Amino acid sequence: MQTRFSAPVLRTLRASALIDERISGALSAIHGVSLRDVMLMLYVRNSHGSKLSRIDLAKRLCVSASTVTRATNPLEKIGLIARESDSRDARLSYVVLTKTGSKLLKNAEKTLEHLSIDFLSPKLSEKELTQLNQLLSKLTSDFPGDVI
Amino acid sequence: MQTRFSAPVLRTLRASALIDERISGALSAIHGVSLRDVMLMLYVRNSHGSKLSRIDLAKRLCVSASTVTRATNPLEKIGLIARESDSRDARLSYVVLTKTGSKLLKNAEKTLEHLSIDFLSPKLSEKELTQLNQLLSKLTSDFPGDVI
DNA sequence: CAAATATACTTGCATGTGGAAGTATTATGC
DNA sequence: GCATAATACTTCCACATGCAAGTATATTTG
Repeated sequence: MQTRFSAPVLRTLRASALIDERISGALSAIHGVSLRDVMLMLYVRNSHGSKLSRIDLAKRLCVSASTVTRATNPLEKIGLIARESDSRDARLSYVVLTKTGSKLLKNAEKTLEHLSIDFLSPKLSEKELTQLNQLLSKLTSDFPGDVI
Repeated sequence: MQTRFSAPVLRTLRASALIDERISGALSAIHGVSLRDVMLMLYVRNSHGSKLSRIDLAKRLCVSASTVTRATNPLEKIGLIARESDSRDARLSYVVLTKTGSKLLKNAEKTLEHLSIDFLSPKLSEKELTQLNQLLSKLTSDFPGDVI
């Protein structure tokens, strides 16, 4: 059975599941937001204009529009994100970070960095990490936005 | 903000979500089983003795024991997997592949390979694919079992 | 410019998931 | 060897998710 191409695909899924398990719990215990919430906020902060429509968020997170609606509602309630309307298109409601949200995101990033160090440093060298990062970047190159 | 270690972590999650979106639907449409079902069966086939307890399956898939129970039940009903009990420990119920299951798995692997080629070949060279595969393998090296 | 179509959400409904509790069986401690 | 603890599930319950349907707004078409 030929498995040259499916091997990295399956290993990515496996690695993702493992990372999620190791990191997600700690992150939400410390900052009160899930790893997905952090990624949502990262996509917003790293987007052009630091705002993103709910539809564009759904595309970037690979989830349905309804999931974005239900994910952003509680974040808005606790004051981490806010709504911004478009002057030309009343259908759009952008997600933007509040000051509180930006601060929390910075702290969450620090925690994420520590957790990532714990997880990765025993397994990969600095050089390998850079390689892996570049390869994964290429893998999602045909995809809008970036999480970094 | 220092992000050397968290970058590959976030990119792995991003890549995984994208892969899942691109591949999962096609796979289940063709073979009637989800990508997770395929991974479950791959873990079983690649394990020592080609059988795996439900608990060990849960660890490999990074899901709860109850999810394994509910994932294996329908696979058992449609005859892709079967139960095997342990002569020394009556608590254990191993998951094994049936002949039908093995056949379906082989076909699903072929489909997965084709889908992976479509997804990866425009983005990464053969050499890069090998590199990526090795790096991801190291990343999950402290984790039992393998999907390949 | 009016009708049809497309887009951006939002909500209801059916399904999937984890955690806690329950059951059965095995291992441990004294 | 008997009580206690641990393990391997399984089931119940609360919550998350995708899909379909609904609403509002914008674009296209004749």
